[in-house]
Amino acid sequence: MTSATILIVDDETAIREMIRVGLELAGYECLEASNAQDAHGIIVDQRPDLVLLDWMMPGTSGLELLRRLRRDELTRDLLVIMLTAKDDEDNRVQGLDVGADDYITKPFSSRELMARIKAIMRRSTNRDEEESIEVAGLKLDPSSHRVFVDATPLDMGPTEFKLLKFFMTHQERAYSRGQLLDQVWGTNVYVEERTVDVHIRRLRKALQTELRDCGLLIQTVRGTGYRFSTTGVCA
Amino acid sequence: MTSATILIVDDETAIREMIRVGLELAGYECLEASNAQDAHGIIVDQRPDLVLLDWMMPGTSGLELLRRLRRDELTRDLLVIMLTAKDDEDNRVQGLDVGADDYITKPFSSRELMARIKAIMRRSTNRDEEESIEVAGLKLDPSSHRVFVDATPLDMGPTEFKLLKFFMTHQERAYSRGQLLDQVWGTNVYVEERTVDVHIRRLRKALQTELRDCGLLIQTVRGTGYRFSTTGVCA
DNA sequence: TTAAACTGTCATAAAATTGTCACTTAAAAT
DNA sequence: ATTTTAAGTGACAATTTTATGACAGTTTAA
Repeated sequence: MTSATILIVDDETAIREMIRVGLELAGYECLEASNAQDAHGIIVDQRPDLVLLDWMMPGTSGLELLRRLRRDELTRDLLVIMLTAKDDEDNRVQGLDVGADDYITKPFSSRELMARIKAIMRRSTNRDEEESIEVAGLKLDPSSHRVFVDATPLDMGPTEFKLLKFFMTHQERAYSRGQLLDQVWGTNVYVEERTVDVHIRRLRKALQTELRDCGLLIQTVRGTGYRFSTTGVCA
Repeated sequence: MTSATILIVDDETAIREMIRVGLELAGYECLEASNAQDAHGIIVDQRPDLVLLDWMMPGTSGLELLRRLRRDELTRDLLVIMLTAKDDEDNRVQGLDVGADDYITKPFSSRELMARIKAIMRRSTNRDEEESIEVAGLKLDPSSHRVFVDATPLDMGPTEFKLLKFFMTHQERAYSRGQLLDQVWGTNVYVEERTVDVHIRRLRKALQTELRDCGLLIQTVRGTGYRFSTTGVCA
């Protein structure tokens, strides 16, 4: 496996050092930048595989840099993990919307950081599989972000879409509410497990066309969670 | 669900109390320690599921204790959430690499603490993949949490599922009701032994398809208990 | 800015599961 | 053949776990 290159952007030298040591130990190649300007140059020039970007920095903020990266066609798909301080937490949602692939709150453990990096990279490796998935007469098209049953588009919210996508790519297996939260909502999002039930309901409702109102696709696994299965669907 | 045990380590009694009340209200069992020495003893002795560890304490610091825990094979995987005060934040770089599973900065809301605990615990419950077991035309698949006879899924309750799973992994041997209670229901659960009979019946019923109504799989061992056996099945 | 769309939580209704009984049936023991 | 003891069953009420509808706070789009 070709070792990935990671750019660390943080104005605090100590933090950069700490992270770098850990990453290099784990076999990653590291680049560093202490401000957004340098970072941008390095990104364009060296094309790292992933950027660890501090939220707060003197001058151009990490947030601003992220926005710029996402605007540019060349850097749009760059993986970015935002490093936020506790105080910034309120803004994290905003950060994700701008398009960070993940964020991690300082202070964090190297364990956690490593786990996130691996998770993100793994996810991106499969990014080519953005072909539409088709299961049980259901077609999910990631690029257009829509779901069809036969030719008619179904209407559902973003969360339901993500949930369905996860289910369609992980069929025939039971997942606990906790696992679904991790997989669909993302790690480090604190949401009640019961919320999953509600979205399951919304998804079931959305999938329920006049024709196919057999709600058997998303099955309840009592005491455990839910399962997406085509077995036993529509007699 | 078995409630988890959490050890609270903080030198301030008031804080421990506050946390304990909240956790117990949420159904967790709590242990307390006011210093690192005691904490270590309790950890080794009682093996809590998670430790809330104050960073700053007189004597051995929480940081030092965490280091020690991570060094020891027996406590390496223990979940630890560090409680840090605002003032400690300067030192956080030091702690980044010690390997706490999460950090939370004082003062924090009980809601936040609860959320983190839940998140951490569910993430750690990464049960490894279990192979599906197949016996006598019966297939039990742990990952999908289902049982099939040929290709048709069988319907049964959680307890019956656990019972069947136990039997399928412990064939050809007689178990007393008491042993079954221990193995399937879990130790220290007060349930009448005769209850086993009822669940055995329910399981037998569930396994009884139109085709295979030979209830010989689960055999009665008079005066002793039950046995799962493939010998003498379906004449 | 307003209206429409989403989200996460609750409270409450609905279902499914559980442990026990009381009673029947089957197997040993007398 | 009777009596005794163990196991099989159907019925229940209590308890758990899910399903749902309603809401209030937010975000998004027009």
